[in-house]
Formats: sequence, C-alpha cells, structure tokens
Amino acid sequence: MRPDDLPVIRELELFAGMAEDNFEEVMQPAYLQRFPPQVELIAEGDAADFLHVVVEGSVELFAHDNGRETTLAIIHPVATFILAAVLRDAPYLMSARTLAPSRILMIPSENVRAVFERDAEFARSIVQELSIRYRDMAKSLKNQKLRTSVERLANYLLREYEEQGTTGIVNLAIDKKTLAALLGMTPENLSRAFNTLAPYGVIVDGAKISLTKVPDLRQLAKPNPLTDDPGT
Amino acid sequence: MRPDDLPVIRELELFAGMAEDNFEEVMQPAYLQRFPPQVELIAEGDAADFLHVVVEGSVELFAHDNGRETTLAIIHPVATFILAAVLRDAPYLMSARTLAPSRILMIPSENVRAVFERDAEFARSIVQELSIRYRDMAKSLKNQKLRTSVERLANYLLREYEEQGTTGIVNLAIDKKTLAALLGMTPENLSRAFNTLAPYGVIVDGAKISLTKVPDLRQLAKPNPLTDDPGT
DNA sequence: AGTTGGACTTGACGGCGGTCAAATATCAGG
DNA sequence: CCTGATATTTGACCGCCGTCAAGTCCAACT
Repeated sequence: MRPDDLPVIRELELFAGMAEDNFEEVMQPAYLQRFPPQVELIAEGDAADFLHVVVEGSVELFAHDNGRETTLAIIHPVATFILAAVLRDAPYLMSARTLAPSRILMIPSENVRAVFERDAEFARSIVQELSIRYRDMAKSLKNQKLRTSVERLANYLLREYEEQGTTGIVNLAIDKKTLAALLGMTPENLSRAFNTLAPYGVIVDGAKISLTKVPDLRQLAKPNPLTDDPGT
Repeated sequence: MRPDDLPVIRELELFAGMAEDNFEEVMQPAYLQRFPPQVELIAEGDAADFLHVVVEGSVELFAHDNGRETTLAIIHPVATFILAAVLRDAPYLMSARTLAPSRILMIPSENVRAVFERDAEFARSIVQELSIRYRDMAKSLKNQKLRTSVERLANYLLREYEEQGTTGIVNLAIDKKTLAALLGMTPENLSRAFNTLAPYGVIVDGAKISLTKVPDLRQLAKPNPLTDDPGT
C-alpha cells in the first residue's frame, strides 16, 4: 500500500475516531489493489472474508435470482461495502464489480471484528455507517415500490442535478444499461422514459443530460427527503 | 410495567448480553403500553424519540410517497423496530401501526444511545441487530426487483409453510389486503395470483391455505436463501 | 475510408399488473 | 337471525413495461 493512501482512509468517517494503534492493527494486514473495469470483486454467496473500501473508481453492487440480474447500488469513493456481511460473518447477499478502473482496499474480516470488540469509537462509527446503509436500503425499497419507472428516473436526475451543482447539465457517471438496472427497468424502457420526460425539459445527448425546466420536472417527480436523500 | 415482563425483554437478543445495571438504566424510564389494532404508533418524518419493542401482538411498518402506500415489513414479538432512526437521531422513514391488539415497550432514544456508548456488549448486540435488518431489507429489495408478483407470493407461502411446521396448512396471520401491500401488489392482483397458483396445489379457504403440491410450488418459486431466509 | 462491435434507440407486440365497478363472502353487533 | 360494514373475489378494460427484432450511432481498429 502506498503510504500516502493511508491518510485518505484514516479520514473515512468509519475510521476517523479510532485509536491510532487500532487503526494500524486493522490496516497492517490490509492491502490496496488496482482493478480494471468490469472485474467481479465478490460474488453473492461467498464468505465475507474481507471488508472492502472503494478508494478510487466506482463499484456496482448487483444480485441475481432466477435468471435475472439487477443493480442494487453504486458505490463511489470513499466508502465501504458489504459491511453487514463482514460483521455477521455471513455470506454476501450481493455481488460486486468495478465499473471504472478502481483501487480497492481489502481488510480481513476477522481484523475488523477483532478491533470492533476493542475500540468503542470504532464500534460507534460502525453503527452509524450501518444505520445509514439500512436507511438507504429502506429508501430504495420505497422508491421501487411506490414509484413508476418514469418517476424514479425523474428523481434520479434531480438528485444528480443537486449533487453536480445545479448547473442545468447532468452527466451520467454510469452506462445507461447500468442506470436502467439501478432504476429497476430495462434499457429499452429507460430510453422511452427519457422520451417521456422530454416535455419536462429533459434533453438527452449521450451521457450529457440537460434539464431546462427543473420546476416542471420537480412537479412531476415529487421528490421526498424520506425517500430520496441519501446518507441521512 | 408489569414485573414479569422484564425477563422476556431481558432475553431479547438485543439486551441479553448487557450489564445488569445498564439494563436497568435503559428500562427504568421505559414504559410498556397496550394498544388496540390499527393504532398508528409512529409516523414517517417524526423525530425518533423512542425505540419500540413489540412484546405482544404485531406491527406493520408502512410508508407513503405521492398518494400511494406500501407495507415494508411486519414485526412479530419479540423484536424491535426503527432502531436505525433512534441510533442516528434521525426522522423515521416509515410509519408503524398495530395490526393486532399489542403491547409495545417504548424506550427513550437518549437512554438507548447513552447506554450504547457505555456498554460494549450492548453495542455488539446492536450491530448484530442492525446487520440483520440491513440484510433483510436488501433481501426485500431483491425480492421486489427480481421476481414477479406470483413468484413473490409462492415464496411467501413456502416460507410460512416452513415456519409453521410444514403441516401442509398455512394460516395467514395478516389480512389479504396487508399481504398484498407487503408483496407489492394490489388486493385484486393477490386474488388472481392465488388462482394462478391453484395448479401448483395452492387451495385457498379464507385465511387457511392448503399446500398440496409443495415440490411443484417450490419448482415455480425457486426459493433462494440469499433472497428469502430472514434473520441471517 | 471501410469495418466491426457495442451501446443505445425505435417499433411491434404481448403479458403482467393496475383501476374501476360490481358481485359475493365474512363478520360483528343488535 | 338480520343488517350493515368490511373484506375478498370476479370481470372488463387498459396502460406500463418487458421481450424480440431491427435499426442507428459511435468509437476503435485495419
């Protein structure tokens, strides 16, 4: 691991509060690895041997059932994934693959669990992280069960609009195919959903989406903090 | 609170490991209350003032968006709900109402948080509970995104079949209307889904469901531990 | 510049599942 | 036992969304 990577990880909310020697104990056996895009990092059903941290790039969490596949979340730096499986020493419920060239930190599960037992501040951080994840998952479920696909797309665009600085241009960071899976629809339907939003000022040019009538779009989407706001 | 209720709660996995004086500190300001059915205990958006424990009866967690409503989970004794909101001191994401006459234990959030800081064993239990909840929520999302409504019903019936002792008779503990909402469909569609399952040995008589061709049903449902098994 | 492969879009079609309305069943009170 | 209220079922209809097939577009390569 490059020495200048450690401070970045140290500042991750999950690790920020813990004692220095505990941090070192957790990091000592960890390793940071580079992956090209589209590499499957973990597969659902596998044992949770490592806690993963996305240091750079991005990771897609997806899952299968019957023959179908869906995307459950996209993880951006710097954040962890599969924390719950690690803490319970249970099989992963989701698979993960890199979307972009990525650097992933892998910490052996047993070290995470060992230090968790010892460091109260780390335990506190883990609970906060888990709570956020739980709530994000609950929001996704509400989003999926209570909204049509056009509404989900509209709300996704508005969220990106806010996060990318309300400039009127939203850049899609992910494939339309992946976006479709994330929003719970087929790529064909995503295309049609974009067309449906055209009267609401949504202009598509490849991965560049212009929003020219945000108030109209907002009226259609009816965003709701209790369904949309991530990380609260 | 009746004194003979305390041991039951003490045995709840969440409280089992904690020090006796901490348990008392958490319980001292708590109160146990009886509610008739269909009482709304909490509403989404409210501040998380109390951790709730279903001691007896059952509780439905549901949520709104736009004009629609859906059921996210049914809580049976003895279990907690809205733990994540309490730990983050954040607004509830879901509402809760009693389904049956119920007794609910309510513990002020600040006491939960205070003792959490102090009692490592309690912290450990909370993390386990949260992890289970997170994973259950992830399973629900997979269930919802990857299966048709008939498949969700079939898997629900098989799960109940196992939990009720594989006797060939499944008793629905909840209204069909509520079941429909839980499975993400309308009551009308639930009716039709039951009809669709008739060739697979599913015979409906009110709340009493007979399963006469479990292998056939299982072949249709294709149950998957990574989507179905709760509490792992 | 031509070719190839992949991403995306469009069209045609069908089925799953929602809505509305009406019929039927169930149940708690009186 | 009767009655109204509620739950559930059934029928008719339709729209959303998935599937399949055929385009179109674009970027990388020859």
